[in-house]
Amino acid sequence: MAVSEAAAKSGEARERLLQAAERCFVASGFHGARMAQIAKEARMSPGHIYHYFESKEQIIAEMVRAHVDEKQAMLESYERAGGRAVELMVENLEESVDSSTDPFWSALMLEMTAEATRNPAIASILRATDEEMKGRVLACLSEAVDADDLETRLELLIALFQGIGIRNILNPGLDKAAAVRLVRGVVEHLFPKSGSAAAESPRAPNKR
Amino acid sequence: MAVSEAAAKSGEARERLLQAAERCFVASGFHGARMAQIAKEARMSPGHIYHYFESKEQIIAEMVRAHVDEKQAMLESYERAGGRAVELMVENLEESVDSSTDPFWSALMLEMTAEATRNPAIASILRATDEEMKGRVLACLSEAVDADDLETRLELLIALFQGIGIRNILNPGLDKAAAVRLVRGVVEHLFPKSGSAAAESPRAPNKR
DNA sequence: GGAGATAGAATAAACGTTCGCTCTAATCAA
DNA sequence: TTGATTAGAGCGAACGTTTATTCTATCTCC
Repeated sequence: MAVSEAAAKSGEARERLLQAAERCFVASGFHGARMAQIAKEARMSPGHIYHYFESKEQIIAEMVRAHVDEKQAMLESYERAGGRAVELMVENLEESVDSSTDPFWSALMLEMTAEATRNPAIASILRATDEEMKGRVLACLSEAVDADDLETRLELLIALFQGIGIRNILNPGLDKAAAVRLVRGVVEHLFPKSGSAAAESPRAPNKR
Repeated sequence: MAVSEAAAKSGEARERLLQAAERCFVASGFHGARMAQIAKEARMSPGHIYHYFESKEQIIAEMVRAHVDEKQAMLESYERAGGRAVELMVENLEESVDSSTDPFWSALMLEMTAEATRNPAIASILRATDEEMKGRVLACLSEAVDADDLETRLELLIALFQGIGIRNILNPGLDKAAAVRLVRGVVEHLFPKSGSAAAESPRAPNKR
């Protein structure tokens, strides 16, 4: 019990540090957050941070990785749903919108994406996960949906959710209930059930 | 001609500085960009920046304001379109997607929004413009579209465009032609023509 | 020669990181 | 059961660098 107790304590401190850093990053941005601030938030000395992490950069990278891993876990329920993937999506829509509009999460996502535009290390973490997740979702959807451009359809869905998160920052008064109702319509428009008509070719029946 | 020439020269230098700052902000972020870097990019000494701006903060604010003003100008064509607003939107879709996916613009938008989550001055600039633009677009749409929750529909459209910009950062291989085609369908789904059926109540005809 | 444009050194604060130290607790020798 | 040894948690002052900003001097037209 002796050794494991120390290890547990050490692990607990490291975790506390990561969560403190996360709060600071959301409050001040990756570059605005100061090591001293993070140390204070984690209730440890600035110097001691370097027992757990080599640099601020490494804290950022590890935090990003932890979050994308967490999102991946969510995927498994869709894979189990097989051909019922779209139905599952529609059923869970309210939850999805809620998690998209969580201010903490959307601020963090924003910060991570902004960092990815200039920090190749962060970009590659984000891109790799993104690609893997998209591939797995695509595999589910291709069983359930009968439409061309399936990958682009999925892109638009992700775009919509990420966009809703951003909109909620600029306009916190967003009517979420109405949004859920309308997104449902959009999802059913983008992912028509297999065997259904009315959506194979989305070139609209208007002139030109 | 003497005074105006000097003023023009001064104005030119200020403009050059703003554009240099913009490039630096995109490359390094608001907090990552250094005054020395901006000065070098604008081909002037670091100290001279303070002839034109009181602080870095003020440069950021002014740049944000310039960009939102520019976007507002685009609005007028929609107001002139009156009841044909949706048609105009559909016709200009390719252009809209192109401008959303411009890496420079989307990175800047990302940076501005991230900054807005923690800097109240930036947040209020962004929010004020956002609200005004939304109001004006809504006025056009209410003539042309027959649907409830019109404001939320517009929110979703904006969300979709902003989201596409972000997606393009994480996945530059996005098929834009397909995206345009699909977005067209979504727009027509969200904004059914006045007098058209099939969209008054978006509660989908599925069980539960 | 005078006023604004411009440069570039100077400044002072703030930053991430390092370093030397203490303290606690576990392990081991006797 | 002790006393010595070791390992790592933890502290906080100090370091060297970098930063935004200020200051002073020079230059350029009128």
